[in-house]
Amino acid sequence: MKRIRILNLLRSDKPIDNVTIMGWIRTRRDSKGFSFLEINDGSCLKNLQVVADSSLANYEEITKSSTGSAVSVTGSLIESQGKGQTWELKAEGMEILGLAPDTFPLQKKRHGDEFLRTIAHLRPRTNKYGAVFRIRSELSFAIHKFFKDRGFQYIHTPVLTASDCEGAGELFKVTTLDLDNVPKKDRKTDFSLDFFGAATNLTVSGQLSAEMFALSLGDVYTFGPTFRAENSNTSRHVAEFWMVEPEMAFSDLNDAMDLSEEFLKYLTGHVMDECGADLELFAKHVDKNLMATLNGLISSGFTRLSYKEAVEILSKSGQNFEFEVAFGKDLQSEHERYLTERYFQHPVIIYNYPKNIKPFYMRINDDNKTVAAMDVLVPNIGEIIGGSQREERLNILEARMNEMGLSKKDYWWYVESREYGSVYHSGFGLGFERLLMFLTGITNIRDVIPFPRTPNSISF
RNA sequence: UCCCCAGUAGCUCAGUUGGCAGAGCAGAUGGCUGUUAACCAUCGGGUCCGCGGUUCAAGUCCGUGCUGGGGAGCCA
Repeated sequence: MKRIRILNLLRSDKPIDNVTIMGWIRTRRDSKGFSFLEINDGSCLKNLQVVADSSLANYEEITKSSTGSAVSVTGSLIESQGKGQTWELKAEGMEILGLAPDTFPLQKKRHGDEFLRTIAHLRPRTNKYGAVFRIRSELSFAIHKFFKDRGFQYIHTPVLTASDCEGAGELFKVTTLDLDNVPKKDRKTDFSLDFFGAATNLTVSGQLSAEMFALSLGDVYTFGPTFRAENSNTSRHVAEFWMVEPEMAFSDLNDAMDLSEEFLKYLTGHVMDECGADLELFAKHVDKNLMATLNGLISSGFTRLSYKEAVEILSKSGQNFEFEVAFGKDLQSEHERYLTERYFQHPVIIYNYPKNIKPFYMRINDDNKTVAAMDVLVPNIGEIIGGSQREERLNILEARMNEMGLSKKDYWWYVESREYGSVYHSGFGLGFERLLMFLTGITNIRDVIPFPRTPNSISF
């Protein structure tokens, strides 16, 4: 018999005869002649209460079934006689599909996040992680919907790459060479004998590729995994994470800022509309201010201020910062958090950063000191979006690459796009996991990605 | 990579001034006529992270290693 999802049964407005559910036992409570089982099938946060009575042929077996066991139950959906739930399933037949022995590590009480990370293969069976990954799925869908509704094309930029994209971070090397016997030429590894005939890495950003498609399809975006081999040991970094990168032709820095604000508001609103029950769990158990923070993002205009203005506010703040605030120095976490969490208490966009702290592809402003860059900062997370208007003027781009010691040969195709029908364009990158952290109030990035990759940790 | 904190039962954690290893939950067994993280009773369960040291005596103090976490840097 075809199973019905618990989500659909709980939404029913009338009793239904002869339905089958399949799921996992969260808890069992026995009474004389009855056993109450809470069944979860992952379709929603809520469990369905199954009432099994001693008239069932395998009642003895049922009272032995434990938390974590997989079951199939057929019966009637009826109004619950007990308090606490509207519907319950009166079992007419129940099959144990897969027993979970008493070594099953999840219990019906709360576990610590650190312990759950050691059983990442089982943690989605908990309420909290089930909710995280349902929201993650819904958020992915919302990203595609946002861009689809606005006529953007979805581009699959490559994961394997020979360019290092401006040195955005340490790279993971990809090779088929025998690591125990690496071929050498002039005492260096001879990559001409490697699979691609050149040194190859995992991508750190799809931006440069996406620009090529913006300069042909108009408005595009990428959404895929990116990799950084940084030895970062923080609650905000993983080695494999997902990034959303829209790129728009005929678009300047202001257009990029407009889109980033609209984008964040749309995604937040979408998750609030579609994931209410799951969000409630986080508002109750993870971050008591969550709903206020999310409503704040939707209702407030993002304050836009130039880097220069930001530096002035910080200098006059009277705060005792660990790191010095001065024009030409990058803003530190503590500075960003002061601005968004204390001074403005809502998201802010900082733009026109000094060129010396930004990569080569950002467009030089007329002052020749700053570039048309922007960062979106949100409370609790800090930088969630980084973007810029790209340098579309061939001679200036080449001069900048020279200045920064980058070889034109390595980026020949990128530079060539400025030679033929070059237009002004802009885009940004959004850290998908960081947005999930913002939306759920979860403070460790390892807890919003199914199987996190961090230094010394790739067990799953 | 740097700074700080932690590691005790399957899980969450207590363990005072160095002096017999503890609780709740989970598990097993039994009880209970509709339970809501059900409840009641009984029972089982320990390399106190590893190694070394101080001491009559170390879970506790010291050194060191490993693992985890928090913060910083780098960044998304």
